[in-house]
Amino acid sequence: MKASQMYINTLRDVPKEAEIDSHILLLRSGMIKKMVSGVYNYMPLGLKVLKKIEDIIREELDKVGCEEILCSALQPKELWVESGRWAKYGPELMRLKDRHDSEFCLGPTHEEVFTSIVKDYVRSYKDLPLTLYQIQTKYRDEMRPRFGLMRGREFIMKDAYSFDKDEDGLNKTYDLMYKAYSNIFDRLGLNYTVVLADTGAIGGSLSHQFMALSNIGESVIIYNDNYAADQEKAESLPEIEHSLEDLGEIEEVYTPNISTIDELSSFLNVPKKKIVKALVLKNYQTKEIFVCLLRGDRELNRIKLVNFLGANEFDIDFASDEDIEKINSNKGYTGPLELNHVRIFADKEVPSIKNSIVGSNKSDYHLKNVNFGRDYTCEVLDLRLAVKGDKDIVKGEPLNEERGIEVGQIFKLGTKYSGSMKANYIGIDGKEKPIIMGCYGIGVSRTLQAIVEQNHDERGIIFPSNLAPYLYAIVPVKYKDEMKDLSDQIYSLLESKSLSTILDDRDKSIGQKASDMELLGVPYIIIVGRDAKEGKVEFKDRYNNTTEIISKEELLKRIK
RNA sequence: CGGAAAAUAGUUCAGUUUGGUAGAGCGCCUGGUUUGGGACCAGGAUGUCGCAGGUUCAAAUCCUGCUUUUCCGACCA
Repeated sequence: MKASQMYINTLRDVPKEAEIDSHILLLRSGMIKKMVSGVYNYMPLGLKVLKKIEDIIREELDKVGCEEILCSALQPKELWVESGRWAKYGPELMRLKDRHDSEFCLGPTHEEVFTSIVKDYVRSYKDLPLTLYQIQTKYRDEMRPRFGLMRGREFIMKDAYSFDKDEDGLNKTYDLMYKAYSNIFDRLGLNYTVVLADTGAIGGSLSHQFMALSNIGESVIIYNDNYAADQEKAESLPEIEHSLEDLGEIEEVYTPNISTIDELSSFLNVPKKKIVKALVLKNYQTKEIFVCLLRGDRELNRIKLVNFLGANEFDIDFASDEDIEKINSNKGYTGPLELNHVRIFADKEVPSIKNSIVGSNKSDYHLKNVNFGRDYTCEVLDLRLAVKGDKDIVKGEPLNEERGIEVGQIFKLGTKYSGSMKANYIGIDGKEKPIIMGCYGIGVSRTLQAIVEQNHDERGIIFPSNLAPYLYAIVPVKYKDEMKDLSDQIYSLLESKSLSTILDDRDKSIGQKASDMELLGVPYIIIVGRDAKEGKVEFKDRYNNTTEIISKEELLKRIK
């Protein structure tokens, strides 16, 4: 295509809304344009790339027997009430009313819709298995939209839902989808890793996330050769203290205005590992209050607590100062002894801490030599956030930490939706059974940004050749005389081979034209300049950052 | 939703402290000179200074309220 006819809206300045490279480049290249916070319009070049990503996804899913449909983003409240998620999903669900005051939501995901479609269709085990998917715009009223397409309030997602007659079938489908996802992300050229994941609001028994590795990623991956999980999910071996220390008598120590672990550790000159941290949390739905005990140097993994309680994630939060007083404690001085009306949980590491320091529940005092079992006891479970340096639960080897962008996630749902929505089938034994489901998402627009994040340099985007909006750009230094002739020749040759090409015929300086093509992510740039008389051009390869002067014939050989 | 910052031309920003004619670079238009990395010269167009109130002879500037945006935390594809 000729550049003079194209929408090429490149920006020289960095738009002030953007912070990270991929966001800046997507805006500067004119691929996307923001409408309001977290909502973007896709401009021609951006849409081209997006479509290429979508096509790869379609090809790989179709290959494993999925079929594409397209559902409405607008969903009636009734479906969500049926699955129980109208109440459970929280403020992130974009809710709206029509003129009759009927309630709707804009779908953040489509388990309900797909389940209701399939429930109408499937009568017998002979109709199963079945996997349907769609590529569609989703909505989520994010608290904080961020980083452009990375976390928008509107985003494009591929969501697939599988329907099987039994666990065995689900396992097979899940494995197929796992493989299809690997093929997709391989073909997209992403540097990614697959991790075990929490099932979150969607629910289910097993889940993997596909993470594009990047230091701007919002997820933390805990991994080594034996184990890889999202930090929310990650388990590690508890560090058990094997000390021969004798148990001391409980002693009160005066610790005025010392309410954090850091202060306490230096004030008493004891390692943080000797201190038991007590966090007071509340389920704001049920008004229940919990105290979580952790070793002083550890962080609480709230997801683990939420999952154990079977609560809604957004209902669990730190308790207020008044709540803390209600359980007979004092902010900054909470400890496991003499608490009222509260469930206490200890992380697995806590019982082995000998002669620990704990809060006394009254201001300005802590207790020394407090021992689990002798002085108090409570439910023990895995509550701590796994971090780098912990030992994995498979072979006990040290774990690493890395950041990742979550581009895909697959879930074994089981009967979570088919159960509540009564999506049943008649089995071979004539009995009615719930369909066994799986669901599989890919954040398509986010993936676009992840690709940009992983494929750029200081000059611009360097798209993989199968994703580039255009593979070649012909940039005449001046679009006239022999430069024009040679450019036109090369252009029609490339076009005749169906190689996507931009001919930059704009009346702009060479610097501007070349910079634009580099910014847009065109991998091969052919500059037609002073050597045009001899039929030679400059061939620039953005992948290995080389430029060569070659003849037209040599060029044709290269492009095959 | 907590904490912080910001909102002025298409865009990036100055001007606000100390109230008094609306500014610059880039971009855009016209003409010319240029043409190997966002070139130069001359001329030109472009504003609800986020919105609404208030103070004042006078408000981009001071006061109040609101809205929007960005960043940091808590949430997720």
